[in-house]
Order: sequence, then C-alpha cells, then structure tokens
Amino acid sequence: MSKEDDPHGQEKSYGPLSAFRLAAARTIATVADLPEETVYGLLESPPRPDLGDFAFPCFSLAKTHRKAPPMIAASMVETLNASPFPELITAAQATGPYINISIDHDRFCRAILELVLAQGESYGNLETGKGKAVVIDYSSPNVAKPFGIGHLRSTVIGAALARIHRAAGYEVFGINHLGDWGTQFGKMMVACMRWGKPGENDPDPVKTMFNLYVRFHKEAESDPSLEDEGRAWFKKLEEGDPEAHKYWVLLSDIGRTEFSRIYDRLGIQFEHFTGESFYNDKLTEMVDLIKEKGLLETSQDAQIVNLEKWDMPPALVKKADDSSLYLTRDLAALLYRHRTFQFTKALYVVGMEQTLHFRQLFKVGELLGLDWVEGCEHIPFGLIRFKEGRMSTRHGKIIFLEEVLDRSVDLVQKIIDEKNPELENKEEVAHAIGIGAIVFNDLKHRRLKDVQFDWDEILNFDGKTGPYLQYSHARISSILRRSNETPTALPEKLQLDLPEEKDLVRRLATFSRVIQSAADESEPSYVSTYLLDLAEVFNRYYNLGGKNPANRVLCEDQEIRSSRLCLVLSVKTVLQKGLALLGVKAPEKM
RNA sequence: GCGCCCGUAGCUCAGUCGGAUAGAGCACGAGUUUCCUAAACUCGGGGUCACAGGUUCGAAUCCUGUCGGGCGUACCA
Repeated sequence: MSKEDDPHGQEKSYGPLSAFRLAAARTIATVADLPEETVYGLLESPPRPDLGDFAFPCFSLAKTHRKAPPMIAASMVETLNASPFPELITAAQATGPYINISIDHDRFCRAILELVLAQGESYGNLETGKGKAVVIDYSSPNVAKPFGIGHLRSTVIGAALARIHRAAGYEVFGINHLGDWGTQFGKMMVACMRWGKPGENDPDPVKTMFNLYVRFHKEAESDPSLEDEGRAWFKKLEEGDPEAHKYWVLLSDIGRTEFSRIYDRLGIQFEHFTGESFYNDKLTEMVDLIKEKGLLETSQDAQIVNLEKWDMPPALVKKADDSSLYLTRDLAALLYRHRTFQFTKALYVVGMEQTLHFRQLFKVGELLGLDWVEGCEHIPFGLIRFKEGRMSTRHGKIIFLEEVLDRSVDLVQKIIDEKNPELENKEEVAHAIGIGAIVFNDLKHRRLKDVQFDWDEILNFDGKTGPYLQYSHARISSILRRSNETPTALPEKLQLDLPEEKDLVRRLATFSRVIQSAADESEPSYVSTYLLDLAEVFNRYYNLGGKNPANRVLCEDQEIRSSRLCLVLSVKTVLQKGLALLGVKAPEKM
C-alpha cells in the first residue's frame, strides 16, 4: 500500500481528472476518518455512470467501525448530506457498500473540453518521460527472407510503442536491428552459388531469394554438409573475404529495398537502420570485455559464458570456428546503444520464442557489471499461426505482408465504389483504410496472445476494427464540415445534458492515463481498446439524432449546438490522435 | 524432463496490482434510413470465467496442484 504515499505522482497520472478526484477524496476523508491520500488511492469508478463519478468502497472500514459496509456507507452519506458539499462535488449517495460521489458536471465538462480544444493534437501528452531516452529495437526482419505477415507484429507494436513513448515525453530512438549478418547469410551464399543468384534484371529478386531459402533448407535435410558449407561462408564473410562481401552487398541490398517500400506503405520511419552487420567491428571489444571479467569459458570448442547457476543453458559467445552468434552481436549492440543514446529504457520488441535469448543477454550484461542493463526489457508477443499450425519460412509456409496489404486495399476500393463512388482521392483513402485495418487488427489484442491468421477476419471491416474508428472520425468530420464553423472556444453556458455526452467527456478525460499505462506496460492495445470504447459511445450518441432531431449535434438551439460541436470536435481530436499513436490514418471522408 | 506464455459465449477477444448483476465484436434471428455518412445503431438467444483445492468480508483476477494448447531448451535468429 505504498502507492498512496505519493499523492503528487498520482495527481499527475490522473491528468485533468485529478482535481475532481482529489475533491472527492477530500469529501470522503472528512467522514471516513482516513487520510486523504488513502481515500484517493481507494477510489474506484462505478460500474455504471448513472451511479456517480467516483465510488468509495466501505469494506475496509468494516473492521474498525464494527458494522456492515452498507450501514457504514449509509451513515456516512447521511453525515455528508447534512452540510453543504465542497466545491466540485454535487452529490453523495449510498448504494450498498459503496459511497458514490457525483462531481460538478458543468465544471467538469468545461475543464476537459477547454483543455482538449486548447491543446489540440498534443492533448493527452505527458511529461513523465521528460529528459529520458528510450531505445526501441523493433521490426528487425531477416534480410534473407521475405517480409511475412509474422513480421508485422514486431513492426507495428514497436512503431506504436515508439509513438506512445514520445507522447509520454520520452526521447525515442527507434532502431531497426536488421538481420543482415549471421550464419543464415552464409547459407544464402551457398544457395546462390549452387543454384544461381538473383540477377540484375530480376523482376522479383525477393521471390528468387525466397525460393533459394526454401530450397536450401529442403536440400539440407538430406545433405547436412550444406549447413557446414554455409557456416564456412559466414566465417569467410566475417573475416572480410571479398567474394563473400560481394554476395552480402547484393543480398542485403535486395532486402533493404524491399523493406523500405513496406515501411513507406506503413508510414514507419526508424531513427536508426543499423543491422547486425553494423556491429561487426565492435565484436572484439565485447569479447575482450567478457574475457577481462573472467567470464569466458571454453566448452566443446566454443566460447561461452556459463549460466548454470541461473538455470540457463550457456550463452554462446563464439562458435567453435570462432565466428560470431546472434548473442555476440546483441551484446555489442547493447554496449554501443547505451554509450550512444544514454538510454534509461531499452525495449526489444521481439517474439516470445526468443525469451531465453534475452534472459541470457541481460544476465551476461549484469555479470559484466553493467548496472544500467536493468533498464533493458524484452517486450515479447505471441506468434501468428495458421489454423493448421505454425508458419515457417523455411518450409515456404508464409503469407507475404504485401499480399495482405494489397488485398485489403483492393477490398476497401470495392467498398468505396459501392458506398461512396463520388469520393475524391479514392486511392489515398483506400490506402489509409486498407492498411489501417491490417495495422489495427494487429494492435487490438494484448501482445502476448498468439493470433490465428484468418483472411475472413483480417479483411472484415465491421465491428471492432480500424475502419470502425475511421468511420466514426469521418462522421464527426462531416458534422463539422456541415456546421460551417470551427469551434475554438466554449460557449458561455455549456449545455451537455445527455448521458452519452457526459460519458464521452468522462472518457476524454482519461486519455492521458491510457497513454501512461500503454507506455508503462508497453501495451499498445490499451489505446486500441480505449478508442473502440470511445467510438462506440460516440456512435450510440450519434444515432440518437436519427430518432429525434433535437438530439443531433446540428440541432436548432444555438447554445446546445455550439456545446455539442465542441464535444464532437474533442472526440475527433482524441480519435485522430489515438489512431495516429497506433499508426493509423484518419481520413476526413470515407 | 525442465522453463516461459496462454486457457473467459459457437468463433475472436476485453475485463487480471481482488470489489457492485462477467462485457464487446463476429456469426445467427428480428428491427432502424424523406432527417448530421447504415463501414452505424437497437433488441434477442447464447457462460460450470479449463478443472480441483486454498487465502479473503469478497476471486475470472492472488497462491498451490492437475489437465489442455503454444513456444523454448549450446554453436539458427
């Protein structure tokens, strides 16, 4: 219960809501005979908005008061009602074991909407990360393989985390730790030499590489000497063999070109595009350091760090043939990154199957006495699987990301032609929605869950999807266009009396907290879920106008109309901002 | 074998630092458009929160065990 020791910190994290929460806590504290901070920490949200804005559970008082919680609640509310409420508080009522506090609705709406209108797209931003640098290693595809749907996860989760951390005030360095080094490169060289490398005029060099990759692994099953040959060529590459280097340039260029095109489509930019090869000249220093600390051992001709004490298999630093491994390069990268960026946090957005690798990596860092390794964290995520089982590039069982994007955009194109054929810049919108649907689909579930690839589901644009959010945004844009006015300030008297309106404002108020927890837990889906809830309330609200024109935003009464315009503009701002955090565009029309 | 992750409606999931009647979407059935974009909205059926113990005033949530699925477990990344 040490959380309550820091009311200031909490005040910050509740954002614009904190003043009201504090007032509620103060109110309860007077009758509960508890410190204000304790009450502040215990406050909950009632399950239904009509019950009130803050709920105080009386269970914990049962022992000291020697009474049943509902009776405590009732008698405390009686006391509260006997004298006038403090500022910002309008009502207290006992419902079972809870005291529900209602806050000053007008002041609340005014405070929130004023803030959103004033801050615009920076609404929700925090300063918790101010002065801190965070390094995010994400996407990091293997150059020798095509970009499959499986790579989408690291890419979009990492990109979202980069934006979310920026919104939380951090300085972010996104790094694409391209897999452009390692044994698999030697294997690709062997494949090229045996079966022909992608030529200069190859229309689809990626496809050619993919075929070579699959063929190599198929033939290696019956001829294991291929593997040895691959390892030998990688060793040559590391030793600076010119022929090996030539192949390396050819292959990594093909990969880089392909990936750049995909990142463009996804709207992702990296601060650093430094692959594993970048650390080739930094490996010696790393190995020397390990040796210096007396951690290096020779085992079965390989150089290792023994991690038996920590119930882990040994960390392999050098292979028997003295060439480097994934871990060697990651250790070098770790050192380099801290030196270069002085990070407080370093996130590795890499699949869950590599958990052991990162445990070993961080443990070796710790053994080397690098105390800052504490700030390093593996951010794992679940696999994308077929219904029939695992995807495997080696066996050619893969779905290309570009195919998914293409099909999605095509389908959106068709839907637009059907629903809104007059739409200008159709292609641009189709791109925004088609890509957005795929990206959002990947970010709407909690990271750790395995996801099953299903064409029907990924190309479904109804319900809890990216297009649903974009559609809500477009609806608001349409209202604002028709209104012929852009609200810049709140009207004298803010009139938002529908329960849906209050609900919307309440949700707007929690946006910064959502960003905070998404950053703290590296969980972009918090933002997705939040946006879906917000849009759902908005759409319900919007549909009220279908039955009764007085409930429309663009209603007769000028004052109500202005109030509602401010509200929906705020909702639009948050939708747009939230989608932007996830890497999804929000078109004005669709 | 051991380690990590997951198990909530037919399907996909939210809810998980314990709290009020376990919520959505998809699919299925029935409705809503002379009126702010029907990619929307409303209503309906549908649940032993994998199972068994334990802690607690209170457990989908915490602990232990069992079962089921996934991943990993030295020269791949």
